[in-house]
Amino acid sequence: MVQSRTHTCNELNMSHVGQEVTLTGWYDNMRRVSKNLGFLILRDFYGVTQIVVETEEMMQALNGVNNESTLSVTGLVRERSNKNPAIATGDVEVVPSAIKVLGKCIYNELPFEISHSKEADESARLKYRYLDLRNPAVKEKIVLRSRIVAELRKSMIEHDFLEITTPILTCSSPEGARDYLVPSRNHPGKFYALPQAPQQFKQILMTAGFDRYFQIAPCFRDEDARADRSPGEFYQLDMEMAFATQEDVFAVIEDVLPPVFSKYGIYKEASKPPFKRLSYREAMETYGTDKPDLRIDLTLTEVSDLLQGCGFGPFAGQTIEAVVVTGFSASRKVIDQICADTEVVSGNKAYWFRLDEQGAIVGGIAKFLQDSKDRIIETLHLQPGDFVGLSAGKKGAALKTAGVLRRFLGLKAEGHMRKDCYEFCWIVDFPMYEIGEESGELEFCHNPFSMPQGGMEALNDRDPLEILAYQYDLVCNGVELSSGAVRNHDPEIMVKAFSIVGLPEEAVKAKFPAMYNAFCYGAPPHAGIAPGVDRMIMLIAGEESIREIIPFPMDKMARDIMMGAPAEVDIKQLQDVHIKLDLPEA
RNA sequence: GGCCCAGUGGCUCAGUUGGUUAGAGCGCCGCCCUGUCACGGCGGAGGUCACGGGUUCGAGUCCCGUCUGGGUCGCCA
Repeated sequence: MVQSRTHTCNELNMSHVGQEVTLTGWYDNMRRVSKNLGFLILRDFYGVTQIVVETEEMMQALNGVNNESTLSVTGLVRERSNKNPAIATGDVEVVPSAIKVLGKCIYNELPFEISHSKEADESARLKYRYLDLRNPAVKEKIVLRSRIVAELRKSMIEHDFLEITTPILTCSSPEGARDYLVPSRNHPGKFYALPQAPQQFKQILMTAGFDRYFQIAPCFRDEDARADRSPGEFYQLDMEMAFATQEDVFAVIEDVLPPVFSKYGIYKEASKPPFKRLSYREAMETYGTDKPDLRIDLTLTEVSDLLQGCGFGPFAGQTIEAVVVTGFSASRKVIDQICADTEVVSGNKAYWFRLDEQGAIVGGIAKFLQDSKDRIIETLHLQPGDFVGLSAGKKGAALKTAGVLRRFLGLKAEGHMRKDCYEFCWIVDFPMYEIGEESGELEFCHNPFSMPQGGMEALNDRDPLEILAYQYDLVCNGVELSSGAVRNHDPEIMVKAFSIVGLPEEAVKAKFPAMYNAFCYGAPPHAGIAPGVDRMIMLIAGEESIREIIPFPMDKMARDIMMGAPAEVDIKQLQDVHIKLDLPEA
């Protein structure tokens, strides 16, 4: 039997000198200095310890043992003659009397080098995730994730929230994304769905009398991936409060999130309550997006009247938005790159000009602007050295493009962005309804669960497009962390809200029967929110890819290439659940 | 589904205007080295330049198509 370890690989120091210890861990590396002198680095979860191999016998014990095998090393702790202040155990080393191989690594070459796995091909990393995670720099993010989730949970409990789990096998919830379906064995032809969010359950919990609910909730959506959106599954810090208003929800979030961000984040500064609030409309018109990065001090100015008639073709008859950047004198190359990046992200072209040191309009589309030079300079308050980025198109597209351009300019221009903090803000007053771009008809703008501002009166008396909802988004550094709302808990108002988009009472009952019925038995007004846990961890860890902070991430196509999911199943399993395959021809 | 970028030893990359035998670092194997810590030195193995077609006297390099991966738009209320 192997002796169990007496210490971890991050523990030994001068106080242990002279003791016999047993360490276990992975064979990280061996620096062979001569035939009978070598320095073996043993690595475990906690750190590394140097084992000095200086006898023929111990050299023999390591003969033919590959890197990344697991070992048990027993020996005496000795003070080093050359200390290494860079590691915690750098004052000492272990002189082994016994080395045992616990688990062989049978390969002498790995798919990638553990210590550089972050630069390796991502498919290889995902396939050999257990090797990737041995890299301390990779493992650290998963440890961080655990700490953050623990802290969030602790804080929610301190705020008198009760953690309650809700079903994973349930009905399709009308969130709008595609569902993952699970066939039923006992009910031929019927399916469970994995929840896109615990939305209905948490609202029903409110109706059942629970006052403050939360859950680190797994959510499942069959939608395509993005750099900041893992396909398939993700987690939300889901919460809901009874007899609560928007203000109550804001107060909890403003209390719970910033301490976690400043404690674990790459930036130590996070917004203090109250967070800045912007109406949806204000955000769109000032920043060109409903998730503005407020660390950037640039804003949009509409200049349609000023530039529509300047003779530049793409401006004719369009909405034109300008982003003025004071004192920005980048090279042509940098500017071209910004415009190109903007076009890739927004799908629309960006234009520019600048005022040179003599006060002349130069560069980009300058030749179209000479006639109205004075008005342009006056309207935009331009000084020599200022740069102006422009976008044009239908109003929505022009704003969106300018919003993207604003972000790239903020990132590149000196002095227009604070890069060392977490800047939270609330986007409030979303419209209840909008005209759908494809259908051309009136639709819910965000979600049908929200309470319209003004309640029944507003629904009865006002132009639907003017009605705002108690609907809010939480944004941090340009990342949308969450949507939330004061819910519509009144069946009558709900029926009215649906009738405005042409859906009859039966449709409401059919879409969420349980919730509708529950609300007919006396529901409390309630409100909630569900910040994305993965996105928060990304921000806190300063990672660009969401896969870095997920223990076992799926690839872009929602495959787990380590486990081989999704996979074919046995014909018997299909028969059990009454499924016959009808596959597209290969 | 559209668009953009990429694909060269196990890993990360270089490869000029199309021109001899495709290079480097890391890793691996062997030898040397008694205090290394990114150890060092010498030597070696390892390549269908993603795949298919085309242009050319000649293609890693140019063109077309396919595949794979990433990003993005759609989608995600």
